[in-house]
Amino acid sequence: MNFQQLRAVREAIRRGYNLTEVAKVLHTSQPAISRQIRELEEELGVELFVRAGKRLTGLTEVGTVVVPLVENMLLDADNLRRAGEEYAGRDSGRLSIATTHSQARYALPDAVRDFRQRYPQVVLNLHQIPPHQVAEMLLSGEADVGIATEALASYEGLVTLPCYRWTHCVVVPQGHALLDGAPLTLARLAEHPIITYGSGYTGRLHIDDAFAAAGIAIDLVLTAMDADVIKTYVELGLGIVASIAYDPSRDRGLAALDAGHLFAVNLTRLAVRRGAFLRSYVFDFIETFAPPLKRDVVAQALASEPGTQPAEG
Amino acid sequence: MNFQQLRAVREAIRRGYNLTEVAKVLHTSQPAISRQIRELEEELGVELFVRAGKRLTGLTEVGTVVVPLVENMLLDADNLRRAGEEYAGRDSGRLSIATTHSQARYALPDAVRDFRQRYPQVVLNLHQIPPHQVAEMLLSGEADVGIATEALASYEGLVTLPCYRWTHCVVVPQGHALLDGAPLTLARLAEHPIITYGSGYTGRLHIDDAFAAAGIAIDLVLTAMDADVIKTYVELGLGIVASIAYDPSRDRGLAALDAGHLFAVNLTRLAVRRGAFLRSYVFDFIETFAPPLKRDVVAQALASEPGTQPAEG
DNA sequence: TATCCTTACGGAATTCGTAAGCATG
DNA sequence: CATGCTTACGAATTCCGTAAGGATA
Repeated sequence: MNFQQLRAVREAIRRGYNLTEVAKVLHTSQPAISRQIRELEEELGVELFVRAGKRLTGLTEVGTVVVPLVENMLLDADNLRRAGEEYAGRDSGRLSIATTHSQARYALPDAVRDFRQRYPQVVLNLHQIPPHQVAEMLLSGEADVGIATEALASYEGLVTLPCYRWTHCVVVPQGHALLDGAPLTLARLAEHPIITYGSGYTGRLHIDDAFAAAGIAIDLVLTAMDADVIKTYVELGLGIVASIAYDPSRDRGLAALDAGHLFAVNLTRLAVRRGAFLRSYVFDFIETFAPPLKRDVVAQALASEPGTQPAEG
Repeated sequence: MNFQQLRAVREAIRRGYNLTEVAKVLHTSQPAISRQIRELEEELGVELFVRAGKRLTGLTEVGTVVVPLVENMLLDADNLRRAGEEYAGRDSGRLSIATTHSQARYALPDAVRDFRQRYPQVVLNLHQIPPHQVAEMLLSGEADVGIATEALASYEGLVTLPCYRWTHCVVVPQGHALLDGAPLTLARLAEHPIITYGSGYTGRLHIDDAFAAAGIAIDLVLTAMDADVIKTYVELGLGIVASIAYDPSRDRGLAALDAGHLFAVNLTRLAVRRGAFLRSYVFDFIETFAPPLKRDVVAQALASEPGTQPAEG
């Protein structure tokens, strides 16, 4: 048993059982991958993959049992290497952040700029993905830090920490009827066509909940994954976006109305894989992004057992 | 990085940093071990071991950080192999039990006999060790199952399950003054020299507690680690042993008096390493030994997170 | 001086990549 | 017939064990 074999198995699953593709990713020849998988199977005495003729098509029962172990070992190997780099005092390294458009576009730029300045040698990798994929990237080790508002809690394998709270606001074109100074209500919003986030994105759930609780039906004309798109189409009606997405100087043609009293407060969370070894620059980045998350706070959460951390902060 | 290197590191720590010894244990030459350790250190860019001249003397700070990762990987590798054996339907394998004298001598024989009959191909390894070492052997992977009355709870890395409850009894030579039929009390016991288990063994704590709570001082003339020794010396006074240790047909010269009402009930526990892959014959053995511990009960406990299991059962 | 680790070197074993073969959709 | 896995084989690499060297208690 060796790590190369384990990597081949892991990558075979990730790449949909296409060994040719696996070979490319692992920078080796395809027969080598075939051999590695076959030899591991021989050593274990069991087939891990289902074969249709000569083609791999899926995992066997044993395969599904065994895969978590394989991934554990490879993640630990990564941790080991990272611990080495850390103590060797190497200033180079990787910081891979998985996050949503909202965060990447509005919340992260300052922290990223500071980080780049302080750690120029660290390769910074910003993965902009849908919220529900953030957890997966963390669990697979492809990302070191995940930041999202949705779909981060309730993973045993993740440690989740509260970053900051925010509310939605309503953006309308200049001269819109809602700018008459009268108080903003759900009923008044519902009089207009609404443009906001797709479901699962950026607090969309809280928006639906508020209207549903009030028993008000809305005319949803367009949903999008990010505030920039939403703002582009605001002339079609009114837009509901995260407050941080409105910038008076940039969005000159638009006006914003605070809607913090209409929709539930959102909590953006940061997550890391439980038990991961984090380079000290990762701790620094986290603190830059969310100052209350000091190194010892994160370290303690990281070492904690599942269930011990608070759901909210 | 490869597993041979990791094994060398683990064994170096276990063998007190004597690489010559490590080489013997791992069936290779001593220079090979030297190289493996050095190459791993080079790859990580950090020294894991403290060197006094050419001799290894301990772990560096990095070393202590890194060792848990190394052990994780090696334990997972064991799990992987075992999962393979299991699904390959091999009837051979290993069952390594770490337990105390009391259990090995009185509680386990029946279960062991049945097991041997049912799984003749499985090499059964019975480690008789002091209670406080049972947990260590489980955590290191040297033992698969631990059985003891003391010092098994409160390990995060172990899953502990209640097996059975038992009480102490008093053994005296035939014709002893205590055999007058009058009720047995702590005060009456204290009139005689007492022989019982050493501290930390077989419910000794409950014996001390009972006398201490009653404010009675006792004359402890001899302590031993096992009931056989205690019984041998009973003529020097009276012995307090586990009830299961008294066998009327074998211990003809002795009489036993139930002392269940004098000392707290003891709970013997069985433990396995959390997350370990257990062969099905291991589940069978556990159920044979403690019938309430059926396969699904154990499997569920095994997969549980720390803190979720009851302290007592 | 005995023990223990390192270095050096030749040989064994493993592992790799290329090329050819074969099955599947 | 294009894609994808396996087999075969020579080459390169890695890894090991023996033998010799040096440091420490």
